[in-house]
Amino acid sequence: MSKGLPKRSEDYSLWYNELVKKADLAENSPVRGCMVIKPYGFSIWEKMQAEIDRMFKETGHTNAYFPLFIPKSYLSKEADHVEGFAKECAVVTHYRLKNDPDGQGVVVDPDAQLEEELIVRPTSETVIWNTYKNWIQSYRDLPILVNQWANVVRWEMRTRLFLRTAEFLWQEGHTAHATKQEAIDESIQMMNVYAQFAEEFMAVPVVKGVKTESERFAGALETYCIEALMQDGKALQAGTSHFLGQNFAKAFDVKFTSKEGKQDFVWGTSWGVSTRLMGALIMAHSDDQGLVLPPKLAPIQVVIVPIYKGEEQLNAIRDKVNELIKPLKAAGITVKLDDRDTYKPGFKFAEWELKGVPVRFAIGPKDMENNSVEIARRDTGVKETFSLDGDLLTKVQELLNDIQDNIYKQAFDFRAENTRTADTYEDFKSILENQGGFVSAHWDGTAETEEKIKEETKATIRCIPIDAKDEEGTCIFSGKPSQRRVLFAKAY
RNA sequence: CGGGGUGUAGCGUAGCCCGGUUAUCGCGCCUCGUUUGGGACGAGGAGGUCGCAGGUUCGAAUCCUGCCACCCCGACCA
Repeated sequence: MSKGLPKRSEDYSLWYNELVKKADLAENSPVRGCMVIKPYGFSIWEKMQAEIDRMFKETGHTNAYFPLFIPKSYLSKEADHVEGFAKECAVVTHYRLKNDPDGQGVVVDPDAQLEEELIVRPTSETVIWNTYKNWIQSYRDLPILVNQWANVVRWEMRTRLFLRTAEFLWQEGHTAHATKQEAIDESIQMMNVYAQFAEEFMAVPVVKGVKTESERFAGALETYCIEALMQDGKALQAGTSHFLGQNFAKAFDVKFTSKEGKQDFVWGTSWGVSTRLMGALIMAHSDDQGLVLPPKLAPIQVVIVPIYKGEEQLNAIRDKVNELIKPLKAAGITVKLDDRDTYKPGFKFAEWELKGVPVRFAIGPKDMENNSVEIARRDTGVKETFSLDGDLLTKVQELLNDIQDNIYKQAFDFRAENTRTADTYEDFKSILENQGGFVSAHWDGTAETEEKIKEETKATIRCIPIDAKDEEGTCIFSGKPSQRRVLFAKAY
């Protein structure tokens, strides 16, 4: 473990990359654009998954699994969909290798070409709707509320650990409904689930909104999203939920007979969040010392560093610690005693700070004598000596709750300070150039204006916020009338 | 896929322009000892097809040609 992390203020992007690697979250793999998620990073992802999955189950969804491969012809059945994804698909053309006749190693066996090529799924709407066709005949078969946890592949040109990788892990929900309204309600519900997860567990405040037509999911009629603001002032799309209308039902001929005996196409939704959430989590809270994890997602909530000379002292501390942590463990708090003899306390402090553990105890001879423990919190760095005559469990629970609330508040305040309104194009450009963050501005509603603004400023419309109030105004770019403000930002 | 750059030990690097003993230094790693309340210190040790292939030369990390990989800037993007 090498010392030190680059400073956020000097090179944010380098800071992020180094943090991901040094905190043992993930590293680059031998495969271009694909990452290895390391055990510590994966255990954070698992905690996210557990909560999200629980929320899905609570809203009536069940998990299933569909194949990794999609026949090429399926992808082309929905016109917008194929256009959106074609350029980033990995394709399987052969099913066998053979020894290279001209040398060493193996080559593709030309005799083993697939009759129909298979696409490695970039998303699963097509296989799933093809399957739903067989599952749905009657209104009695609806709704179908299915989610899958899976990996997908999108052959991106430029990749960054967690934020954009060629292969990533995610969940994708795919639901089918008898009515339009029910499908719309479902997609809004799932956006709300994502927002709730982001805010309550990740401690990341998000803006709920809808995408403009040009940012909409390929094949959707409406894309609902949650947008978060990172510490460098760039926005990150953290989750999307799509109202698909009857597009995929029509493409895959999925019809049902209603109560009244009429045939109609099924209404659909799909929604997903990915390992990109890890990127959001890292960039929302962490500092120059390393990761700062919200207690609700931290794989280790309390780490204990013993300070001792010799085996005898260590054993005494160990006994003391085992007694101390019983009630904590019983209350479901994850505690780790770092009794590695090969590292000194200072090293351990730095390492656990780098890894973002919310609460740290240090117990040494002085504490043993005074029946106390030193408690340090990761978010503020504040240390205090706590007398063990007090109730340690209550203390720790309060501390964990307080840290969770505090980092949310910090992120919330940061976003508030970095959300500005612009009424002229000059102001707009100046804010983006000098300050970054979200810019709330009037837009005339055309894709042309959106595109030109993007070309000139690199900022895109992140969303039309759900809670945007009606407000008469004029587009900052074209001067045409506008009914409400939309949210612009430079984005990841 | 366009424009630029870089490949030397697990990581980061010096040497390359101007060819010449045993390829430099730091971190990390291993052993022993002393240490342990904020990233310890000393001594010893291991580790290299100098990206790959070919060429020039008495001699190539260094010069030439080709290839490969990665990084940065564009275009594309959950």
